[in-house]
Amino acid sequence: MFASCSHPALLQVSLPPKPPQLQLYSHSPPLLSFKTLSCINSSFQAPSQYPPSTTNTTTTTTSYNHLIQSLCKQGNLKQALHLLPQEPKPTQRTYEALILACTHRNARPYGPIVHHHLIDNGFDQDPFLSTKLIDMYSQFSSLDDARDVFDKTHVKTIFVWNALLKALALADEAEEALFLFQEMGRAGVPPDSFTYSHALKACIASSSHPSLAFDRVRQIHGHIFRHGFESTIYVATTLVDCYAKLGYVLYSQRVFDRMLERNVVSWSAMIACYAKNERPLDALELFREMMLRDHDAIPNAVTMVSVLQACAGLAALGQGRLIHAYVLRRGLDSIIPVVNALIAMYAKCGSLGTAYRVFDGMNGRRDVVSWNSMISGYGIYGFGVKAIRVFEAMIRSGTSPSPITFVSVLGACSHAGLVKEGKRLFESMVREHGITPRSEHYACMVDLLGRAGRLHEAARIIEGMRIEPGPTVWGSLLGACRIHGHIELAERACVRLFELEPMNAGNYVLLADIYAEAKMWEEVSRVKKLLESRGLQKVPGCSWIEVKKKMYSFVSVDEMNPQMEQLHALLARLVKEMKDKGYVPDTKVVLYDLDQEEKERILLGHSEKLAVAFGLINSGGGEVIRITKNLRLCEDCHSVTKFISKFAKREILVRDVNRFHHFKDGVCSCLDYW
DNA sequence: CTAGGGTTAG
Repeated sequence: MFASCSHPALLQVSLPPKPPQLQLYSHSPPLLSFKTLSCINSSFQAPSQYPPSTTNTTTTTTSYNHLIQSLCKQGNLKQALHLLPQEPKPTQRTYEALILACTHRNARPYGPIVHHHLIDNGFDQDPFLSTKLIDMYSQFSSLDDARDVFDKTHVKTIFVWNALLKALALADEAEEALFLFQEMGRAGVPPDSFTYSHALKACIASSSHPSLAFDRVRQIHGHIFRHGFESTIYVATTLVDCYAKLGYVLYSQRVFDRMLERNVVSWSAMIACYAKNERPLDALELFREMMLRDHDAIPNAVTMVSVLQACAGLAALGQGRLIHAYVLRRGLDSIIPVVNALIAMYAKCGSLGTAYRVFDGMNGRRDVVSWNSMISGYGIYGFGVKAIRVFEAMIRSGTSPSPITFVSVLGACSHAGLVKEGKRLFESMVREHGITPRSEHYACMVDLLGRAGRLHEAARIIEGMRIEPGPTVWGSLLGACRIHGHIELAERACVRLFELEPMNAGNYVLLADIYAEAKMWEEVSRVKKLLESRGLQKVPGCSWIEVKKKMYSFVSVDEMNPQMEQLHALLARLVKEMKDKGYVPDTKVVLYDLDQEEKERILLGHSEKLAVAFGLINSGGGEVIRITKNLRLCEDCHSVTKFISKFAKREILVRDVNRFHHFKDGVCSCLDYW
């Protein structure tokens, strides 16, 4: 029925210049009556605030207005505007429909027309319409117009204030928004839960300096607490989200725990908080708790996206599959972000084939993110050429690439050592796709060149940057220095890194690594002291493996693991066998100045080797052993795993922080380039 | 009559 509604004869009448359309309508018998049209329009509401005086015209006014509203709902703005009659007058509802249609369809050119029309008809002081207008201009990102509407509305209801506050917060105008918030206080308008939500969002907008953002959130939080809004579900949820986005998991937790009442959104916000802040296990546990304890909170698409993200973080393929089944059962697979999250989950859980099948199944319903997910999927497996093919298919399909597309495809080139292709893509990003390179893109290029050993070329890229190089750029350079043992450039990178992110322990460790490899032990201990003096410590290596839907994790020194002795024995046996075949332990990765034997012992305790041994013992012969590690794979573990894959005739798939290593028959898919 | 949670990269 709705489909036929775009074809009724009366709507097909083409519009001559300034025609008496109204006449046309009343003279040609309509296929669909006004009444029918109104009924189709689900949110039909009765007019009106300004009823015409005579009963005779009432029908006409109402009918015209209904028709305009219906047209708006269908997005036929042009025709709706043509219908705006001089007499009888449009009502508040009519304008509301028109403004909403402009906002919703992002119809920039029509907005001001409606606005002027409404002013001409004396609605310029209507606070309700002002609210909608502010929303509309905010959608068009014309903040000046939004502010203008605000200024000219004399009777400022709280809605009007909140609308402008929201507009400023959405536009990342933190200072302006917070100023408005204070202004509200001065004007004696008591904030409501909307006000607080928007003000909190505005604080996040100032996250160019995260500690400033945090201070602001805390200040508003205090305000909220004092005015008794902390347990208001919307406000509390926003607080949880704000602290989560700034990385303060404990603060989110505290607000969440104190909530008197929760709904799906609050649960989802907390789950997302864990998923985003590297606490995937907590995310899954909270999801379980929600399912068990709160039967009124039915997980929706948004919830599932975070849950899938958590599965991806853990590389929990078994869990991920269960969640996928649930998604299908609930019909949530019609929601594109959910499907995108599925693609990413399968790719990160070591099931690239399934990721591709899901992607393939989207056929025609893909958005940029779907493409990006698939590209980065191929990238982390080292399939650079395939990633480029997908990128090209994306362009052919008419989807315009986003900045993230290039981070993904350049990353893929980098993992695969495709220097020439990477350079070409970087060029095309700027020239053909008009994307200004950001720090991340330079970081990709530095990584691409640096990994390939072209360190000076990489350094020149940094020198040629027209924006301030972010920590990722220097980090890439440092990483390359680690691979190729370049002390001077590493020191240069660290000067900047220690200043830009003094609390990132990884940088200190990398530098110490580089010194250790050059046997510069004094420098090693100097860096270690610096690390400790800042209250930091080396992130311990950790590896985990999923066996029969349960997770087993390993760290190098672990007296709690009942199988430890067995694991060590197995490894010792394997290593002995490997030494006979020419394996030489790569002790340069040990950061201490110890004797050879001691170093070898430390090497054997690396968590990844333990996980491999555990996998060998506890999984069936035909299965692929899938292991995940929180750091980069060390050279020694890499060569040992190659040996094991051959001796034990087992495929081993290891995901480290950056990418996958697929070991088979003594060879790794990265071809020792990583 | 407005509002709170989400997808891709590093």
